[in-house]
Amino acid sequence: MAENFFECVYAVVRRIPPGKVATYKLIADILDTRDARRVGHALHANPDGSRTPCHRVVFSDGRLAPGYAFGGPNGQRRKLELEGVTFIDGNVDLSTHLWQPT
DNA sequence: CAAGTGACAATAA
DNA sequence: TTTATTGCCACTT
Repeated sequence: MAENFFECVYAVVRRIPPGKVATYKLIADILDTRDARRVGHALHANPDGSRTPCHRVVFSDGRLAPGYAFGGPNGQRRKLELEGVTFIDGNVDLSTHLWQPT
């Protein structure tokens, strides 16, 4: 385990393959915690997206972050679509693209 | 040190 | 089904 919780979050997020998405709750569960908020804070504290694809992390409902994330509410959706993720009514199709820890 | 805030989630109304 | 409230835990002021 990483010394910092944030590092651990980044590591998990980087583990998500293209075309897949993870939820804050899922990552929290992997890190043996129940606080999804911590995960969210970690991604927000993330230095830059080049290192950690935060755009692959969504709400448990398949909803994206409040909007001001990633330089545009549409930005994330476009990125995910480019990776092969499908959207339903503006939400990520978790039933199809939810990443499962191996 | 205490209170407030927040890229969340679950439950109640 | 949507909206409101509560809980969890860390970070900031």
